[in-house]
Amino acid sequence: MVAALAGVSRATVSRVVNGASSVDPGLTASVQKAVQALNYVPNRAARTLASRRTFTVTLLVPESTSKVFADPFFAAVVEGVARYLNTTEYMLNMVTSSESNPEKTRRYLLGGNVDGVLVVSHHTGDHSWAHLDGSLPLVFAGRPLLNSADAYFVEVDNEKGAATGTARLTGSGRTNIATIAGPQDMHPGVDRLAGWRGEVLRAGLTDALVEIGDFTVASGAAAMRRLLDRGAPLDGVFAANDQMAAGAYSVIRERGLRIPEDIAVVGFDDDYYATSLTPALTTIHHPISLLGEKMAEVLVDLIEGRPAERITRLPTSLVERESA
Amino acid sequence: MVAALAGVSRATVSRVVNGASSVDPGLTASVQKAVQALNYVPNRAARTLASRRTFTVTLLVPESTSKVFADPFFAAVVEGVARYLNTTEYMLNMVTSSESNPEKTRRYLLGGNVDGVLVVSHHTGDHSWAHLDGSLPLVFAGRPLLNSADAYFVEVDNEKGAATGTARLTGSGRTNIATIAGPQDMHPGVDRLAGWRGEVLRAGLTDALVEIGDFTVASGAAAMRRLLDRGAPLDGVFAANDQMAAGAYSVIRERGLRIPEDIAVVGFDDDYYATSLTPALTTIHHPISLLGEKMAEVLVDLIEGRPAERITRLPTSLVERESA
DNA sequence: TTGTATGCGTTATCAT
DNA sequence: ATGATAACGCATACAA
Repeated sequence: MVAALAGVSRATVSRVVNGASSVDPGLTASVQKAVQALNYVPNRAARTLASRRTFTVTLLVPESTSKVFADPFFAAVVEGVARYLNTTEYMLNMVTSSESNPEKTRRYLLGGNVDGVLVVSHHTGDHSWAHLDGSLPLVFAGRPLLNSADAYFVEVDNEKGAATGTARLTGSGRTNIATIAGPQDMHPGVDRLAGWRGEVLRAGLTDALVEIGDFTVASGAAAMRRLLDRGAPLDGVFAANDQMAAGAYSVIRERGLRIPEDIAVVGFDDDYYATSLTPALTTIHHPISLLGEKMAEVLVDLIEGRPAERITRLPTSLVERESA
Repeated sequence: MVAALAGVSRATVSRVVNGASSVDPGLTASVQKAVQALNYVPNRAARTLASRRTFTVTLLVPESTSKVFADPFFAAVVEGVARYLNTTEYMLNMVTSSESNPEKTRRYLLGGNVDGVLVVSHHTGDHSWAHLDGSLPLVFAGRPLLNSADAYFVEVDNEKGAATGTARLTGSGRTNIATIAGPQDMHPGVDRLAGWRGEVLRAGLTDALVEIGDFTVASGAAAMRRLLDRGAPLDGVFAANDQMAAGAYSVIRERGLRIPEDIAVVGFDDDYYATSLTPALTTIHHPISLLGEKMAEVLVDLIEGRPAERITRLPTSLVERESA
């Protein structure tokens, strides 16, 4: 370690570089100047070998690599993760689980090649990797219905977001508000429905107008059709995601109704559909890249032994456009 | 090295694992069985430290991280790079150059943290990193106008692609074919113009109908306007990229002309514009993810001391849609 | 607080 | 062809 030349011993240099246990200010200074002078940059491999830490975190994604990058959701998550990691000394590497046998992935992760893992299964949680927990810090995007023992999750505040979206409807005087809910076997579906219910009840309205979809455009259209076929008055609908809102749009049009005059529509996610629909969809913004950023932050905290929240809930915001 | 227990010495294990110089078949076998039994996986850090190789390649991109992931072009390149690297033992890490001082990036790259670098500056070449060459294997996406000494490039076959696109026009009997060329200070611009020229000349047509744009929609519209204002007959136009073709579309419409009846249009790149235009644009497909894949392949070849082509040209293909 | 010495898991050099 | 053994560059337990 050349820096020792310009100062004293090399254990001290290590301490200074790592900002560790108290070092004499004078020595600290001369070491730093030496570091500057020699343009010293610690060798990553040596550091890893000696400390048994890799300074690498893995982003574990389910689908095949090729699909991942084309997906705007993953792209945004990766962006957030990378943004946070850039402020640290950690590197990011991605591994797609399905490719080849999962055992290979497992061995890689457990083989001491990584300090922590970020699990991103599209929208909801594929927690088949939960068993890694305990051996390796793990942070999931979204949480599974049955909270696995002790894992860490980062998710958007689904319930509050849904309540905010619904409030947009109650607030503008709508009195017969329905919801096209998501699958009730995953948290986003359950929580968004709860958010809608809380708000309509708070406003003194009925919570009977519920139809379930599966987050696809087609299911949104089918749900809207069932809603309209009930014959009950209806002047507002909160869809649990923008895709189902898009499905609802087509049916509302099909019935000769106007948006938002006859039926106001509010969605959730603020994705591609939100802006491409006509009229543009009023929706709840889902901060995806922030999701990635927070996941990385929690993971690094975990790795460095800092305390972290078990569940981090991201704030949402209402994006007012023309449909409500 | 535990595997040594199940066999003989550890130098031998290393040789077997690395498939190096001749080892006795018998020993090879027992070592391999031991590897299986102990679920042995070589330690990356130790290997790096001893061999002075990192098994890591950097994807160097210009803009800030946040913009990179939103860009479909980069996403496709990354996808290709990742796809190839997944077949090797190399890892990918990305660094964005502009962030903070370039000196930091330079030090990182030269600090022995990386085995090679992939430079991807949007479409054309920002070769400000060419000076790294010699110290580190470098592969660029696209090549600069003045071929720097001895660097490696991977690019789409611009000239042949342009010729193919133009041939679509000459082949369908068009006789007054113009081109909206790209900037003449970068290779794609120059080569695509050359490809167009070669084909119209081959077909015995004039090569006078040229207007230059800068690859933006607005410049394409302006060029088309100038072309039409010449008053000369015109029944076909080859735009050097899809965005300029989109600009041309608007002007052609504005003049009350029909596509493709009055003027057939062919673009280049096969990007988002190609499918969203009406009528859908006939264009030359630019294999972006293949670009990434080949860049990674060339780089790894370079790193491992295998011979590689200085310039790799990717094949293009005509995508026939409705505009020509 | 600071220096010394040992070890991290592999590759590489040199004998054998 | 194979086995010792010395680096690789750093962190760290221990000693001072």
